[in-house]
Amino acid sequence: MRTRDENKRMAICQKALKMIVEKGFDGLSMQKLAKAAGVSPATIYIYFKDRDDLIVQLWTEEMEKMFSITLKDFDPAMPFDEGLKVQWMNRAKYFMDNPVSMHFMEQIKYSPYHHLTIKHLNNTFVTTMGEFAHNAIRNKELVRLPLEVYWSVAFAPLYQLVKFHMSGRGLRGGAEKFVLDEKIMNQTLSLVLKALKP
Amino acid sequence: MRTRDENKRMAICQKALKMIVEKGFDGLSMQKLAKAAGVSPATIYIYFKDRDDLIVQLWTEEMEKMFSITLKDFDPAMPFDEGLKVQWMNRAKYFMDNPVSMHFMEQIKYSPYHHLTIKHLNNTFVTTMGEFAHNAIRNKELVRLPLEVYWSVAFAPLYQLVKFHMSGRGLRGGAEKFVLDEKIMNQTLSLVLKALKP
DNA sequence: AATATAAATGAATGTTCGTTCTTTTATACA
DNA sequence: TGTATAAAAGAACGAACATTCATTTATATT
Repeated sequence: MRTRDENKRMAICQKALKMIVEKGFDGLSMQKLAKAAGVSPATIYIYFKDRDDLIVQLWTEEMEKMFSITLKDFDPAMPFDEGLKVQWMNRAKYFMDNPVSMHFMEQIKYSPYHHLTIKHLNNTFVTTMGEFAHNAIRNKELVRLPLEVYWSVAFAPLYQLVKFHMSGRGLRGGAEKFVLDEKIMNQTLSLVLKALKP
Repeated sequence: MRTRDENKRMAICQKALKMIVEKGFDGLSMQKLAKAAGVSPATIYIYFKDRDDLIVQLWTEEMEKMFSITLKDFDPAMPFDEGLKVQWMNRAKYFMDNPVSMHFMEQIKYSPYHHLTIKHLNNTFVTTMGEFAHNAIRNKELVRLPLEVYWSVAFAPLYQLVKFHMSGRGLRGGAEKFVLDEKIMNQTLSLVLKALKP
């Protein structure tokens, strides 16, 4: 018997991501995707049950990549300053290296597919992050806060900076471009730490 | 001659918003929209040039409502603490009162329609916000920062809190619901102020 | 080398899409 | 009250959609 060609699957996934990010979910047509990936439409249905399954699988894979890179060199028992810095650097690196992936995940977040994803969500990540915050509170390195408040103050600014960087155009009027470099990251991180320390 | 029926236009807009938020841009079918709004498909094309024009007009109107509510009782010459609090309260109120509108605007932000919108963007709002920040820096009420860093620290946490509130499910595991009340708003705002004050 | 099996295909399915056409209906103004 | 005019309607258009079907092709195993 013939075996599956993992290159075909990869081509399909890669082109699908590209199409969704460039043209929205509207723009993901199975026939156009087939053409872009160099396969027959029917071939897509060998690897994916249907259009929705393709999207969910895409999301799952991108999410897992993101998680594993984010947790690199991280340990929830780390001192708070150090752990938060590792998190910031890992996340920033992931998003800067994978702009298409980030765009896709943001797109999913406000689409009807969001409902499909929350069931499949990997719990380890959220648990690890919670553990980290609780440790920090216990060690008096972090003010006592609802987890959502902590998360909002600790990470939302980073995500916003990355989005400014990606969009090219920050808040300046003209041609001036906002570039998220290490200096600005450290500057912002120190503000966030100032807010969160007891 | 017959005059335009503003109620028809309103019905079309309202149902279109609802469809987009519930089913995504995919889900906005002109024929289904016509049925939902109780008009003929052809009638939509009296008020809107085409599907894209409808979406852009929707966005423009929602954006203008949002701007005007956000700037209520606000003056860029205000003391920093006070001005930031007014901004937080206005924005939070707008988003809590108009969840569909917020969802729609977030959806646009990561869609191909984003390109259509940036040209039509009202500059007054961004200018006013910039003026506010510069005043605060001049009066030594705010650390000297790139505008994007300020924006990320000052507002991104609020947006994230609102999103937790809307999604119903914060970071807790089970049935426990995160509710963004005034106490939590004030608590978070004071953290942000701590970060931003010189 | 023969065979069994699943991958891979291109054409075809019926459906739904955005938009327009022709006709009818309502109303501002003469 | 009659007339001009634009709103409103419903049916109709070809195009594009997701998916499947019948057939061919490649390959792991015998």
